[in-house]
Amino acid sequence: MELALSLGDTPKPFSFHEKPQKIHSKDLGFCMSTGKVSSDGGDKSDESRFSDDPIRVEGATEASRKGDDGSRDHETATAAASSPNSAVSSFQMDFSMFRSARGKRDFEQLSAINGEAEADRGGAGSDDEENGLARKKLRLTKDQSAFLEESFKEHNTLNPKQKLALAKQLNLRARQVEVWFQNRRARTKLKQTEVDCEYLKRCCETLTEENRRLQKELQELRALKASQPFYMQLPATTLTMCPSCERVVTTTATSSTAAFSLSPPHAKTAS
DNA sequence: GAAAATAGCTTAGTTACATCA
DNA sequence: ACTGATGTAACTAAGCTATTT
Repeated sequence: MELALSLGDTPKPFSFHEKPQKIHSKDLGFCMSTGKVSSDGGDKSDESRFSDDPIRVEGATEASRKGDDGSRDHETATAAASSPNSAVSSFQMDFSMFRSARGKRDFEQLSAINGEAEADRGGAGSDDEENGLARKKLRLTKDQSAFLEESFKEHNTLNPKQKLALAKQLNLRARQVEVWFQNRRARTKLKQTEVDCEYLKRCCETLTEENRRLQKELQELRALKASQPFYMQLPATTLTMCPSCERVVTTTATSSTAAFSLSPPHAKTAS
C-alpha cells in the first residue's frame, strides 16, 4: 500500500488473485519452494507474481523485499525525476495528443475503474479474494495502445526509466507497461515467424518446380543420347595428355587415330 | 581473483478474460 | 441468449547477464 502511494503510481484497477484452487497450488509452491528460496523471502517467480501488487507485498515482509517491482519502480521513479536528460526524454510526447473524444471517454472510464479498485483496496487492506471477486481483465484503451505502439516503434525494449515514464503518462502501472512490451515483442516475433514460414514455403515450391524441370530435361537428354549414340560419343575435340612429355594436347575428334597437333618438335616425336 | 548469491531482465508457453460473429 | 473463436492482458518458469558478497 505504502509503495503504491509513494510511487504516485496508478492504483491497481483490478485484482490479480487467482481462483481458489490455483492459489492453493501456487502458494504451496511459494511456501515450500525449493532450495532457491532467497534470504529475502521468495524466489523470482514469486517476485514476479507479487510485483506491482501492493496488497500482496504488504502481506510479505515488505521491508525485506528489495527485489520487488514496486520498490524498484520507486527507485527508478526517483531517478527519473532527478535526471531530466535521462532516457525518459524520448517518451515525453504528450499523451493528450492521443486522446480522441472517445478515447478520452475510455480513459476517464479507465480512471474511474482504477479509482474504484483503489477504493476497494483502501479499506483496511481489503482483498478481492476476500470479496469473492474474480480477476478482472483490463482492456487498454485505443489511445493507450496507440501510444504504446508509438513507443514500441522507437524502442522495442524499455529501460526502467522509460517504463516508469510511460506508465505515468498512460496512467498505468509499470508492470502493465512491462507486460505490454513483452506481449508486443512476442506478437512481433510470431508475425515474423509466419512471414518467414510463408517465404520458405514459396522457396520450397520454387525449388520443387525447378527440380521437376531439371529431371525432365535430364530424361530428355538421356533419351536423345540413346537414339543417337555416335553423335553423342564423338565430341568435337578432346584434351589428352601426351604420355611421353606429359603435356596436355588437343586431339581431333574425327579420327580414331588421333593425331597430336603440337608444336613442331613434339609433333615430330609423336609421329 | 574465483565462486556463490542475488537482482533484474528476457523469452516461451500458458491461462483467463473480453469481445465479436 | 448462447457459444465457439480470437485477441490479448497477465502470469509462470526457466535461462541469461551483471553485480554484489
